[in-house]
Amino acid sequence: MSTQRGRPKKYDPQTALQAAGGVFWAQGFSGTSLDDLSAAMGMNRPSIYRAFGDKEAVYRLALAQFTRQMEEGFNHTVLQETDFREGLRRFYRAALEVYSSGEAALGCMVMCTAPAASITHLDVQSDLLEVIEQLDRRILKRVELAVDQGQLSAIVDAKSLSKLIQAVLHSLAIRARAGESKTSLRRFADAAILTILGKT
Amino acid sequence: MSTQRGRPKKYDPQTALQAAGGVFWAQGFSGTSLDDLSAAMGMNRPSIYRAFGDKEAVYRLALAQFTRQMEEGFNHTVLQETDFREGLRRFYRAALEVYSSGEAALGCMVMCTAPAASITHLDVQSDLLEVIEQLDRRILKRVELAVDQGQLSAIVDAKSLSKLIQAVLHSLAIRARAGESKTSLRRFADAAILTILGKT
DNA sequence: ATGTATATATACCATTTCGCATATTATTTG
DNA sequence: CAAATAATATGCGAAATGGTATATATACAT
Repeated sequence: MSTQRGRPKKYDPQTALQAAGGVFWAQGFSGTSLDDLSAAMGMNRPSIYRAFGDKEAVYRLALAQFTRQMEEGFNHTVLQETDFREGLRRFYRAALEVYSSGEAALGCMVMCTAPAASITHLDVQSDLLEVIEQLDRRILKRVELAVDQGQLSAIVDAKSLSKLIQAVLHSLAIRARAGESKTSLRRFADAAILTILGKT
Repeated sequence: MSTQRGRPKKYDPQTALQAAGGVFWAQGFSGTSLDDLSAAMGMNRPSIYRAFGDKEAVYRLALAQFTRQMEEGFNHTVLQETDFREGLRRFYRAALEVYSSGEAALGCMVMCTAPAASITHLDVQSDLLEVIEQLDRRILKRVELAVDQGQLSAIVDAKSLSKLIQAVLHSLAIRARAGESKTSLRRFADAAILTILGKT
């Protein structure tokens, strides 16, 4: 409750993390130096250390922030739309806007940078797995609802179907980062929905 | 034609590259130092430089070698099997053996390490895109053959279907690296084929 | 054997990198 | 106003990094 003591922070934690995330997103974990972070965050190294911990801690916090934003996108599309197909279509579109925005298309921060670091930094691997499984669970829930509502017919296996839906996202992420055009990716996403969920 | 002059190489280029690839595969491009390479390849840095060029050149050569091996796997499964579904199933299995072999599952060297480096090293981005598009083309060819032979019915769009087939591979690669079990991934792969290509 | 070609081995260099120890500044509390 | 608190700023230092210059070793050709 006490009003803040001592010298006031010059930075906003959220914005600083966002800036750090931007660098990590483009350069990956080990491709990014503390100096890079310092410049982007507008904080000098000791301040970063005090505020967030070491390089790996900053990276993981930035990952979490990115994930949170993507989850919001999921809520605003898949979960809000009554028709599952249409909600999914909007979700893929929204993801593509993130993946292919700005100058260079960076793809998904998690899928395109975390795997490279995940073998030598096991905490990052845990984060990566958790993100994937969490999304599996959330998609599955919505798939099961769609089945109950008769929106999906004759499903092989709801769990595998959910993973397949996420697989498209993985591919969009990588392909965006590889340089495929947004229009090409949109076409792919739309067609994938048709093939996966049937044409009805 | 002349027999080799000068001091003979102590290393075999193929094996040396394979060793380099192993390190890059686990640690990624920027996570790997020249000293790491030197130790793994059994060559000191100047020799590496003379033989293959700088760090990026070594990485790209290792990528190419890895890609070649995966392409052979594709030939021995998808292309050799008369039934497309069965060939695809065998291909996914073979890929999983690569992705999840050894102590730690490393996933696909291309999909799990190249994206991280692709923004700052544009040649790597080109390699990545080329690998993806090349596989798209090869799958597409086989899909079209299957359609001609009546093995596939009522396809939305052969190109998108091919991309979807590769999407499953991308996801397997990432999920393996994230730590998902081989059996879980096998189950997913099998179910994905059913969903994508129909149950007939 | 001698010179030429090719490879390896040693040592070095400039820079970067991470992390921290030590000031210094700003704000609140007593 | 002084003490306490909490942040920023400066600068140091050991190690790692990418790359190269120089020296040495090993083979073939004549």
